Amino acid sequence: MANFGKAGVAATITDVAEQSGVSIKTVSRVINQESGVHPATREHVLKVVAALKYRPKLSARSLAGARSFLIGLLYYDPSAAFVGDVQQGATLRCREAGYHLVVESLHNDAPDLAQQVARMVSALQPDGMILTPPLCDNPAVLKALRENQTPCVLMSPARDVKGMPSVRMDDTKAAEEMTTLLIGLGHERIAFINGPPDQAASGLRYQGYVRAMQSHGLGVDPAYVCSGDFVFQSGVDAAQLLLGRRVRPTAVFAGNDDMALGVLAAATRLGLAVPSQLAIAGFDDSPAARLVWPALTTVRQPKNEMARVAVEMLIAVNRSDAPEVPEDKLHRVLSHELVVRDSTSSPASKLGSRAKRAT
Amino acid sequence: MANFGKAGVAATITDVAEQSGVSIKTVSRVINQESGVHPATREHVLKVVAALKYRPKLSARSLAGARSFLIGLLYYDPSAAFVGDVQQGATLRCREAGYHLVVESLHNDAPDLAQQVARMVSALQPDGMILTPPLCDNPAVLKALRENQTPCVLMSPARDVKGMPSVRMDDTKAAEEMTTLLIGLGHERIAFINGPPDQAASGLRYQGYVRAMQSHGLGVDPAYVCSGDFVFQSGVDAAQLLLGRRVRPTAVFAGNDDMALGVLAAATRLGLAVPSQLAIAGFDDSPAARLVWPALTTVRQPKNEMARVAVEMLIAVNRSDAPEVPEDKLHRVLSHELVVRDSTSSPASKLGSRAKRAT
DNA sequence: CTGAAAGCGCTTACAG
DNA sequence: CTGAAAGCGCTTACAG
Repeated sequence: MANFGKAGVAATITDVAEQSGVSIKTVSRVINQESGVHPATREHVLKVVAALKYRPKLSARSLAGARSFLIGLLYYDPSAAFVGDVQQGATLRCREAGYHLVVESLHNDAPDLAQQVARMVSALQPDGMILTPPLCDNPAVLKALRENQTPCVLMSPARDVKGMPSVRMDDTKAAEEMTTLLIGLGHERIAFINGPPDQAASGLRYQGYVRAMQSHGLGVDPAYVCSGDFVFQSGVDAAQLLLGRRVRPTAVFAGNDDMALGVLAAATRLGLAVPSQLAIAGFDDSPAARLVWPALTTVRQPKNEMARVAVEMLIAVNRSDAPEVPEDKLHRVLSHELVVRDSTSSPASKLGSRAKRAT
Repeated sequence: MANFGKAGVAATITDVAEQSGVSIKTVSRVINQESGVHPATREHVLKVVAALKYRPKLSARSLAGARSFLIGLLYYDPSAAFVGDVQQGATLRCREAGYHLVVESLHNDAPDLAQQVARMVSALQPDGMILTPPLCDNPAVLKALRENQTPCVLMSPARDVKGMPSVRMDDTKAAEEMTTLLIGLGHERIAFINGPPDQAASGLRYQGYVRAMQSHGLGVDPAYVCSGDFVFQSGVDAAQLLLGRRVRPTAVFAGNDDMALGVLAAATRLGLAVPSQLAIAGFDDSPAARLVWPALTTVRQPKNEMARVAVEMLIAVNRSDAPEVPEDKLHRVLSHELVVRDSTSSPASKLGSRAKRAT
């Protein structure tokens, strides 16, 4: 005899079927929201499901069917502010859809990376994978996933791969907007601190800076362009270089927040007033951006939203009626946001004109 | 006929058994490292496993057996620096043991929290759950988990629950050590910024401060004790209060890093030199602690290690031969570390004596 | 609109 | 030390 709500023993589909007086197939139809079930039957089954607190077990569904209701999130650098928001958006969207998020931290340069990925997907059989940088640009990872026929979505990949879904923001446009904002405040000597050449975002952001400077007739002075590596200390170093120039820049736009914080630290140490003597802007809206004084002006990536869209795409792919997605719908670009805080203002030399504009 | 390594089709236990000339039961024994298999047989099976790239599917193991090889991590505040490190330690330990980490972000005050948890565990059937604050102190969560008979480990709970495993550090001792460090540097007027009363860490850390002050005959001046809420702004506010006193403190020990960063911001804005005019110490070693100038002296929680231990405990519980764990072994306390950076030094008034000590 | 049968890939409980 | 049988709780493919 079946278990009708005994304490400590979870109900199964058989319990629900017996209690409802229908076959397990019909219960299955109701659970999976399939069409072609008499409304009255459906309602009745649903009542029994609630009464018995029946919850289908993922392992059984996964073993019998084509879906595991598991989505994987692969990341490399856990300290990256990026991951936190992405994960948050992903878990919430997953829960809404009855999916669960499995996370795995991998070393981008591990020699057995492909094997680790292969092992994971064949054990877990996830319905899809979300890849964050730099893993989304790692050929070994992509190959392993392809071989195991696991659908995936690339988050902010260096370049789009044909046929492979991706979600990103427009780094170049955002950097152009931030630079234009500084120009609008009256800055002309705007320095830029670039990220490492092997990260796609570096080049894209630099391009945006260049584009804005040129389109406003300011040109790019090589003396005002430094190279960094997206790490705090490189921002400090770059700032020391820049602030040691005979003619100082009045604003520094750093390729990411960590470097911008380095600039802020260096400026503070030198006794420069930020933003009046030196305006500083970053990129990422990392948690630390609001934990300093003055709070950092920066670019907010729609990480949460990007993650939700990624989950969405993966769920869609797994539906039996999934239509072919045309190439141009495969690569989503979400809109960013400039977050103007206290580290930017007009240069001291133009404070008068700024006051005028404010009134 | 079975599949001997056909492309695109994953090998099953049957494939391995046929190819090895043994029964699936024997393959199962080898996979699960059970004793009582002839060494030669084991070796041969292992070779076939490798050749066929056989990887047992979690869903099948979970459905047939008592283990799911899934461990859940429940957290509330994703921005909490806490979660990142915990997760990192947990995923790595999980991978080593062939487990996988499923993460879920929950609102601590959601009305249907218990149901959300119940739904998750009955669908996923995880072998265990790791609960981070404040969820580990939430009765609704604990009740739901108990009812579903899911083993769990509490990370830094407000108080230990009898029979329920926990992992923590000694907040009081760490705070006492940090205060003693400041006293050793020559500080006597040491202010403390407390966290919110509903968070266990607040009281524990405050106690450590009090203990150190009293044991050094300094006593606790109520004028130097502020209440905050573990958020940046409350650190700014407290600092403004403290630095407005006729006789200023020479050091501020904040109950966490975010508030310490608020103190740093306020001090910087007021033109106070840190650390010479004001020493600042925090607690947590959050990522931002090293992204400011001067870099923050703080307490490093062994989060990574705590997570590994938590996973360890959960895996142990699930082994069939799991022995009863005595109550005193159920609550692990791991050792912390004082991270002395640049935001602390002797007070300006005693710099001479400090220089003496340094030589 | 509904159901009976087979089977997913493993582990359990038992037998030898 | 090894294996045959049953079964975990679902979905699939088919029939009516």
